[in-house]
Amino acid sequence: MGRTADYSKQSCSIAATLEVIGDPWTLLVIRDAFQGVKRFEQWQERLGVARNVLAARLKTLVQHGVLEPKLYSERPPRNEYVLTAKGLALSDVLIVMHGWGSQHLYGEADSGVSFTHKTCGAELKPRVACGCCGEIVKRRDTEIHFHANRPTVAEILPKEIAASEEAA
Amino acid sequence: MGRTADYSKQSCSIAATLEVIGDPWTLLVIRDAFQGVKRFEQWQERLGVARNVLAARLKTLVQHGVLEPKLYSERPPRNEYVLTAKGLALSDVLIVMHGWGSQHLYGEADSGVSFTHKTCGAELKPRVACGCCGEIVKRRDTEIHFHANRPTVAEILPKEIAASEEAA
DNA sequence: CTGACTGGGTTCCTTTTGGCAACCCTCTTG
DNA sequence: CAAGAGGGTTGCCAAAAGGAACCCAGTCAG
Repeated sequence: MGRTADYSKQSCSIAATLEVIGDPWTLLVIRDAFQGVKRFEQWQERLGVARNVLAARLKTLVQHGVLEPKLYSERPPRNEYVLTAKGLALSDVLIVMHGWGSQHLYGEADSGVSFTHKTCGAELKPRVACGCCGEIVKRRDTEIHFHANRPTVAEILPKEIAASEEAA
Repeated sequence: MGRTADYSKQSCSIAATLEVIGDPWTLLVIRDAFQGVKRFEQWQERLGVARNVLAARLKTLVQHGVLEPKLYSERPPRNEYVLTAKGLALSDVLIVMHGWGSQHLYGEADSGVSFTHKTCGAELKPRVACGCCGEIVKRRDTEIHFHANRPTVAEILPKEIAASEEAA
């Protein structure tokens, strides 16, 4: 099937990010991780995703360093999966996607999940701000640049994924 | 195949957003749209995506109101696709994903695309701010809430997609 | 006015995935 | 010692992605 097709030959952080979290279920796995889900059965039950697919997603998320397996019981060996710093940093992506969906898809109808900004008490309507000057970024204020000969997605992402699978 | 499986039965803005843009190619189509790509051939060439898949993606993006077809030539009828307001609002999602990819996947290696914040001149390191109070949002400052009995993704998204396809 | 070309798709066939269900393996508990 | 529970793996099938060929309207070169 698809997604084999290579946007991994591009050199683009967006494509790279999609390679990691662009899969249909992956972001929902991460969303649930933010909600405290740590174990296989919990994800399986909440998402209704096929077990083999869930196992595959967890494995690649671990390989990409988004989740980290933690043995919570030896004998029988059982591990749970916790978000790494890299994974925690995805909260921004989730928040922004949630904001877009709330505003443009749900509109007035409320969805079942919402974020509140505790310090001001309002429902969070996320905006993107510049980490440097703190100003809210408007689309017009950004400029997009292209650079030649940068590493492709395939070059920066762990391709030991294939290797490790063969080894196993 | 998958993705048929229903996270559309959930009631969540994130799931809803994924239903619209969560497809492997879709966000790249949108990314290129932000770079001024408007026509079938341009996307096809830049992405290397199969033509039938591209046609399908464009169609669903139009149905979801992210892109709008505009006839730029009658005889022969040719249309190009431009971002709607709803589509333009996805820039935040792209920026944040780009930011995550730059920082956590590319790290020091530069990717081939970058955003600059024109008003301060720095490379944009996007942060999420609260649209209400303007403060930069830290993960700890947010609270996630669950509400019962909200409309599911399937209920809010145009299901005329199926209908319109049968009609055609 | 004919033959080649262009843009925007569609069709058909093959390959990969995802979904589903069943099974397995290692403990633990009754 | 049989019956779970947790965390997967295996196999089969259907749906989607890839790929390439084809199509159709118009238009341009000769």
